[in-house]
Amino acid sequence: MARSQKVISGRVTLSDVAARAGVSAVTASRVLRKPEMVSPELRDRVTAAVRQLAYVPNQLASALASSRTGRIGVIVPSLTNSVFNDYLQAFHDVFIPADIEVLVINSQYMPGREEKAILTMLGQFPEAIFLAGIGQTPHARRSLKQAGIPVVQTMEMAPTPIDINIGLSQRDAGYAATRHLLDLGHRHIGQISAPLDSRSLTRIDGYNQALSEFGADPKVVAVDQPSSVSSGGPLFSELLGRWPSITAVFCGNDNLALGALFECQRRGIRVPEDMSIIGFNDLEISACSHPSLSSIATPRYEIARLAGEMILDIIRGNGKWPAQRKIDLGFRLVARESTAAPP
Amino acid sequence: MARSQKVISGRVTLSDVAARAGVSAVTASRVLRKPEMVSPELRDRVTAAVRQLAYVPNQLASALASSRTGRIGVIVPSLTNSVFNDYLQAFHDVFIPADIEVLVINSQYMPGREEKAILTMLGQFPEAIFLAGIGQTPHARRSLKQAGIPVVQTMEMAPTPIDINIGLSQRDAGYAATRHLLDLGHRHIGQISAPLDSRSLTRIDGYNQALSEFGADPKVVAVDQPSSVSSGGPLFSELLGRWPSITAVFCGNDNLALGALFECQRRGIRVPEDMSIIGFNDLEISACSHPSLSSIATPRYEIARLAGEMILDIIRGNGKWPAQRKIDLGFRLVARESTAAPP
DNA sequence: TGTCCAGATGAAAGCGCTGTCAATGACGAG
DNA sequence: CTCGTCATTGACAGCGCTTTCATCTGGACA
Repeated sequence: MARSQKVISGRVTLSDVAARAGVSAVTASRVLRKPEMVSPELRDRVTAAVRQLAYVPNQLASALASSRTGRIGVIVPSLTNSVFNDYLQAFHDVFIPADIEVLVINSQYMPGREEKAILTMLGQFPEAIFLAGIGQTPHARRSLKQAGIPVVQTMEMAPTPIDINIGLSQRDAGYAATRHLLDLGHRHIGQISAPLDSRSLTRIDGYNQALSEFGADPKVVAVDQPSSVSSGGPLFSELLGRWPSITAVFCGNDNLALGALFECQRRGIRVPEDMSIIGFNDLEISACSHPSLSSIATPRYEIARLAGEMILDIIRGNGKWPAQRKIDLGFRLVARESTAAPP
Repeated sequence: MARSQKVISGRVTLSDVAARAGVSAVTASRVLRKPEMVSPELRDRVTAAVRQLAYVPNQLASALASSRTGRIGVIVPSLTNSVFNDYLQAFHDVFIPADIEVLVINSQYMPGREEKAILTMLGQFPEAIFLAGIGQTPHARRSLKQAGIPVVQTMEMAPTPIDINIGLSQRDAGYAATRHLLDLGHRHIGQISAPLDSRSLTRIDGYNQALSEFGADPKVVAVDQPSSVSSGGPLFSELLGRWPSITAVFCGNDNLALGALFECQRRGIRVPEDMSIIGFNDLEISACSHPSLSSIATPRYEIARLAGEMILDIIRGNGKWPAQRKIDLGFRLVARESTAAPP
């Protein structure tokens, strides 16, 4: 079987390189990791051999031997939701230049899957792990703590973080969006959303709270499916069907808001004259739609970048942990053309 | 240092589990991999020990010993381009249920980075590797071949594939989009794009070819930056500035098309009465914008799913390679509201 | 001329797991 | 009662690399 394994792996190993260069494996290894420790002559011989044989180091073996894997793990609830694109991009921007791999696992908005994803991820021995949200199962929390690596919960603020927590108050953000509409004079304000995670629900809490301060009634339509532009139209239609009096709508995210906007255009409802629309997240497209979309800008990229940089410091600095473990990066209300005073 | 390694890894190992269960490590290992080979009694003891100690298998060691890593690698040029969301989703849909990890590396539309990404990926010993596009460097090609694992080039058709090739003819697709406009009667047709990859360029070839068949002149505006909705407007403006006579525009992708559409709305140019717009890729949003966007539907999800399933068969079937190594999945012209006869 | 030290190199011992094969015991056939 | 067979189980040897520690140079220095 030794031979068939050879076939499966079928690769040039460090010893092959060493043999070709006429040095020991240790020296070859050193050339790759700490070249300054090797004499220029041998260094050149080894580098040449590496090139000639097209040697690719086996990270598995390397990681096993050194117990440093040079990678971090990110678990996101969705790959199709464009919100997580910026988020992932930030991790790549931070870690790739530092020669640290970014492993991504998609938990598909299911807590059970997230637990499995976390365990799988831990089996890969990442040097840190980043989670979107705070709703991990107890067993997952336990495994994460036991792993002894930095764990960062992001996107929302946790009452009792596992370790590090960087995010924003989803409740305050939901409140701010609704308050914006209230301040413009609206009193009949609908809400459409696809609350697959606790973040959406918390935003609805903020919406309810703002309304109650003004003595207005909540009018919510929600579906249990991933949000998309195409679902925004139907949701908006249902909202309008149930509460024809509404003059404004707070959408759980910009995709839904865009869908609602298109639906208005299709129905001849003028935005913002007849209907104000505010979204959430401030996607790139929201700034340039016609009319442009009011939204709550969430610092997704910044959250991930800050989280990544903190961890990079820890990895680099051999364990100097940050003083500040809980960081609220806030949000920003972006009022654009899609919101105005009610008719 | 042995102790500090223990601290870093800080984990329960298989021997710990075995000791606790009063069996040998081999038996513990078998309980996890081939439970039917172990007597029910020992099986229970081991499972209990696993649970009690919250044991997480070290995939690294496992992979090293068995030379089967249970993962595949995907290299995409961008994470922020939503085209690749569906693509990645398909791989997840195929491999996660099969308990195979999906590693994703982002090459940022840079050939140099792609080479590095490929080498890094190979160092992780994936059981197969999926590439977007066919423009790999010679050195990357060589390393890929040497790796002895299935390599799938996707999204476009390769004259000389490395191994398996599943995609569509970008040239034909570009031709079809342009031809659609020509058939509607347009003769002054612009093109805007952000050609960061060979696919965009090939589409432009198709555009040129279609125009030349009708004796029309190409009118192209391109930028060397990632495409986005927000860049669609400025690009369209520049196109219109240079060639005010155009009555239709073929956009390199739907994001740009959407940006162009919004720009038209802002300028009071009616779509499709004054200006026809056709995009590329048929993103989810294109079907529900107002007006809805004509586009070329590319089978991104299907390409990835088919590729994934073929590879799964190979992995499962221990190397039964498919007869068909080169598959063109075609594309579909989707004519919607944004294209019509010229004024 | 002898001593000592720093730098360069290699040998050996694992990292945690799995593949192989041998050992053990139970059991039915002859 | 003996032998062969099958089902279980464990010992051992790596997978390819890094870490540690020993060895070996060639001067610098007295």
